[in-house]
Amino acid sequence: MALTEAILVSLMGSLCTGYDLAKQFDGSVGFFWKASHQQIYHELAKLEAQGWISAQTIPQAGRPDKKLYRVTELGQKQIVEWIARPCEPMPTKDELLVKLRAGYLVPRQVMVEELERHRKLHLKKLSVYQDLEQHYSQNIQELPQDAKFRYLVLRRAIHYETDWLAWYDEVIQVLGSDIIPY
Amino acid sequence: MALTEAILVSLMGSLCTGYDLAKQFDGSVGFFWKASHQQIYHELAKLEAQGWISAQTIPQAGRPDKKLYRVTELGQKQIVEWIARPCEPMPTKDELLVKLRAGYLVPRQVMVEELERHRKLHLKKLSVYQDLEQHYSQNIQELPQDAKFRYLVLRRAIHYETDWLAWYDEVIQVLGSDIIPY
DNA sequence: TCTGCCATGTAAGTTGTTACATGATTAT
DNA sequence: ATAATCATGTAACAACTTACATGGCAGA
Repeated sequence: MALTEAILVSLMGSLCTGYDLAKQFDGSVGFFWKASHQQIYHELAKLEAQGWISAQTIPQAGRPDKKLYRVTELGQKQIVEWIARPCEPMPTKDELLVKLRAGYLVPRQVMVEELERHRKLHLKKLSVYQDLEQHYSQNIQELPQDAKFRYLVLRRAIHYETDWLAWYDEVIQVLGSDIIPY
Repeated sequence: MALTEAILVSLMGSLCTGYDLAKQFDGSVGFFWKASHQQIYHELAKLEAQGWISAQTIPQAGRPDKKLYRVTELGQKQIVEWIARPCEPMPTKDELLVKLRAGYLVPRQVMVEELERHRKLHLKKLSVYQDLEQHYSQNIQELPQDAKFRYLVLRRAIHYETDWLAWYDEVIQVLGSDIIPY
């Protein structure tokens, strides 16, 4: 399971709580792996039991004690081995495309409006990613190694959203210039 | 759950078995929704119990009886309502990108080789999709409605694979032209 | 002879989702 | 006042994966 590894990778070189990780998974990490806080807490407990991460408990008043996690040497060894093992491309699942496949069953306008709504959501995500991109230097080769790899992942996010937008334009144009309105 | 709808959409206007559907999900339908044969048989049983599809059993010798399914009027009504209901973009999950994020932990060559292997897999898929594209007429507006929508989904598949390839080239170039070999 | 195609499923286990639960502090 | 942030979890359910099970027939 890659949630294990996604957590380990996010935790590498930093000291954070389940709550912090949940926020990361909801933000920039979320581009390549999504997880709810329940899943994350569950996985952190398992990882600690296995000794791949260790926790330091910070007592707090009025709210649950904070648990600061870090990757152990064993955890680091496991993640390096995992990266070196080949993997297969992930299967695609897309509800909107299932709908589009049978788009002839609903009035043309219904489908086009849903496509336009999604187009706007992708546009929003793209602008978030482009803002993040600006924090990197012009010359990628000058970046520290870890930042360089984070940048390449961000480039994937930008490619992905940009490509969705190009497709939306194509589809909306085809459906819009159609004579038959249903 | 969209597996229900993916099956219904694939079954629309055709008469087929779970086995046929499994093959479709392994082929062209698989671009936008993946499902194993176990999942499909399970879902078909549920859909039949709900009355969204109906089966006609064809007795066979030496192998299990064949069950030919078709969408009922109720099923068709449900699918039309489902298409008209808005949905959210699907979350991305990508193991290779999790690995790349921590790519600085392994020798540069290991990461580049894995990227190149994946690049080839995407190239292969693209060529399959491009072959399918050739079966459609030059003028999209002349296509029957159902074929037009299938074509637009296929265009998404082509966009998707083409965009991955562009990104791979970018990434491999960045990692290849690096002075630091680790 | 062995692989692949046809055709259906069961069972066990893992992963992921949704709902529930607590409760102080800080910002609008 | 009300919502958001911080901070952790449990429990029930739904979805998905992996392994197992049967067995004939066609083609390399």
